[in-house]
Amino acid sequence: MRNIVALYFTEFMQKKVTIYDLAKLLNVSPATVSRSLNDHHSISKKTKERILLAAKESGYRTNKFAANLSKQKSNTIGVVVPKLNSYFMSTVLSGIEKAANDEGYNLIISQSLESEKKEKLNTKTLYDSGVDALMVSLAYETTDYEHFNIFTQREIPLLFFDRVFTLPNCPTILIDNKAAGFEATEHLISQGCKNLLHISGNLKRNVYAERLQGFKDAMVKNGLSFRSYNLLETDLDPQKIDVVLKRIKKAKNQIDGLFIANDTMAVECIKELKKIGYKIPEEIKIVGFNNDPISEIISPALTTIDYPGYKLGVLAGQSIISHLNGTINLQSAGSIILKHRLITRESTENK
Amino acid sequence: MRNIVALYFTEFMQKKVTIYDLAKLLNVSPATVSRSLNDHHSISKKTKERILLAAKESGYRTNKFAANLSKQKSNTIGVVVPKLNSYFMSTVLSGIEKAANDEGYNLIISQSLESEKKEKLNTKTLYDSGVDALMVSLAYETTDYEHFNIFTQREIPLLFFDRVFTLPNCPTILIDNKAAGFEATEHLISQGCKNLLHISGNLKRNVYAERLQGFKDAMVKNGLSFRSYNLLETDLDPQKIDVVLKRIKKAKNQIDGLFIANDTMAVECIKELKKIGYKIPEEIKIVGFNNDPISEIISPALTTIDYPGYKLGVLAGQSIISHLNGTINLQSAGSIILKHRLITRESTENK
DNA sequence: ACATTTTATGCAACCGATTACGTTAAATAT
DNA sequence: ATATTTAACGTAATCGGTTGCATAAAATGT
Repeated sequence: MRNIVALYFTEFMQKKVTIYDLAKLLNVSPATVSRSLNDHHSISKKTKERILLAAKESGYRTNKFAANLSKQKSNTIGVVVPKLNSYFMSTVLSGIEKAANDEGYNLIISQSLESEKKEKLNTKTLYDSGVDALMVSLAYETTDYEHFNIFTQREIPLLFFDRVFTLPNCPTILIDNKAAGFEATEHLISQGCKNLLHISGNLKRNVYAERLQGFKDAMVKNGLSFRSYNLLETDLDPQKIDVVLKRIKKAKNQIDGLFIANDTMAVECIKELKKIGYKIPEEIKIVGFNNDPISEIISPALTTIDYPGYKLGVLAGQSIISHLNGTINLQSAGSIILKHRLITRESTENK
Repeated sequence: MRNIVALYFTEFMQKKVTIYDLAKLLNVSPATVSRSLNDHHSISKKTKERILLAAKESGYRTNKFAANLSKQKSNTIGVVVPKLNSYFMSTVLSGIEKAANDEGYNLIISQSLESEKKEKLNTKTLYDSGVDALMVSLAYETTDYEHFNIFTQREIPLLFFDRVFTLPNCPTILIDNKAAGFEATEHLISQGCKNLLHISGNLKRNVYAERLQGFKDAMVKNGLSFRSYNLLETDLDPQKIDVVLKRIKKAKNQIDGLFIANDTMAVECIKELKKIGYKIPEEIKIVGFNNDPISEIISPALTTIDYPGYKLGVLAGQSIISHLNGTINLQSAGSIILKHRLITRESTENK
């Protein structure tokens, strides 16, 4: 057998082997070959083995294009994220990739770069590419969600993570941002802060809106009233740190507690505040968000909220795949909330 | 016109529209529809417009599976990286994605997690998925390169970046690691260091081997002889920092200059050395590699080599795409070397 | 020994686009 | 007025699997 097959398909043969080639070689029909390769029950063990052997020896590889066309399924999951290159996001993606890879799924990743327009384009492209499911973390700008309609209409599973939006039948995976914001803020208060400022991201996004809500709730609960000067909405771009500094410098009552919506920005703040002579934590205490590696490196080390990105990624990947496999029904899941954790470090220590 | 089409394909229509549907509707052949959609010259402007309009109004979208099968091309580029979640790699990927997206290509990204086995699997999967080109940064473990043969045999463009391997007709994109290692080391020497230690990564990988070579060359050129105790080969896992510390503590001649193959490890070193009382830069000067954000945050700030990851990604993406488009011929390119830059900071200052 | 079910396989119609080749009618050439 | 291009479109094969239905052979039942 080996000889015949080897003779027929030499190692240096350029042309691809198809099921028709195998069928001809083994005197069976293409259907039988296809069924054997897919381990269909109605093929005898004997011929199955013959075919599998020949397939292996000939270096046969199924043509995904053809299989996809016929099955209308691509074994591919699309992902749209705002930016690939942030610690948090790359960690999440790493988790998603792990889950997808373990289950034999491919991942098509694209970034919106915080632009609604690009998000729409990417979403369409992924639809056209025939992804079996789509996972999205929304761009800053996005206010309109029609580009997701094709997916819901055609019943292609759609899942939001971190920066989510509630659409009917679209599960979401994230942490309880409100609770996290609450804890962060109460921690500041418990350390003696009276004049708080929250540096928020774009409030159109749930994550920032909810962190703010937690911030407000904690203030109110502790007898501090929330005023507009307790909030600064930004796009969290470290380049634009000046706006933040100006706000801090010009505050009527010297600000003594900062809750910043992500670590990158918080670290930048620490750096700049130190430069202009602020003592941290003595004069200002700071809490960040995400637990990026830099938060531990900066001096003083940054108190922050641990957001389990890798876990989120793995879970998100597994969820959507088990939904595709019919194992679980995501629609009914609604949303999955991961555990977060306040990590206290030097930046909020009482000395 | 609008009415007819709208009537025919209502917005809520579930079934997908094909060129056959359009053909029937407009009383033309499917071929004409296909040609119109692809702006073929041999179709009159009038019918082209009719068809394009109907296509738009019916919400027609070309079925990529079918198009791919017929054209034997997927408009997709595969990427295999060791790990998604490192600052450097996610920055590179961001650049690749940018380039790919701008040219209408999709990106399938997978991670080998430093395992040769996984790298092989991923490579095969990407081949099966019919990627038009493959971009690879090698895993630590990889010593065998047969899994890339299918690509070279079938003339699917293959490009290595950063962790490269020289295969015939496979271009590479990276920096001059030897020169960078040389500069880093000479900088240490110029700052007065006499007893150097290089913490290297896996020497099977070009990047580490070449950095080491630069290290050696700089020593020799400056009258220091290179001995085995000047080198510690590691897997650059910050968890295993103890091995490094032990080596430093037990050195016969107190080490006064460290060249570490990446910033993550270098930062970990600074942290730990500070803990056990070493003064940096007074007693030990340290140079890292990559210019990760943490390198600027750590105190003392880390002298390092700037590796332009984003640029590398964009360039790599553009190169392979213009090769696919036939604009340039990559085979002849051989390799592209990006400029690096030594950034001196506190960790090597002379006080 | 004959009827019925089971097992194993083949036939042929899809999936939806692309494209070489053929055809017709109109435009241009001689 | 006839020959020759050219423009515009149609026919049908092709890309390589998948799968419902048909069929023949083998196994089981009565």
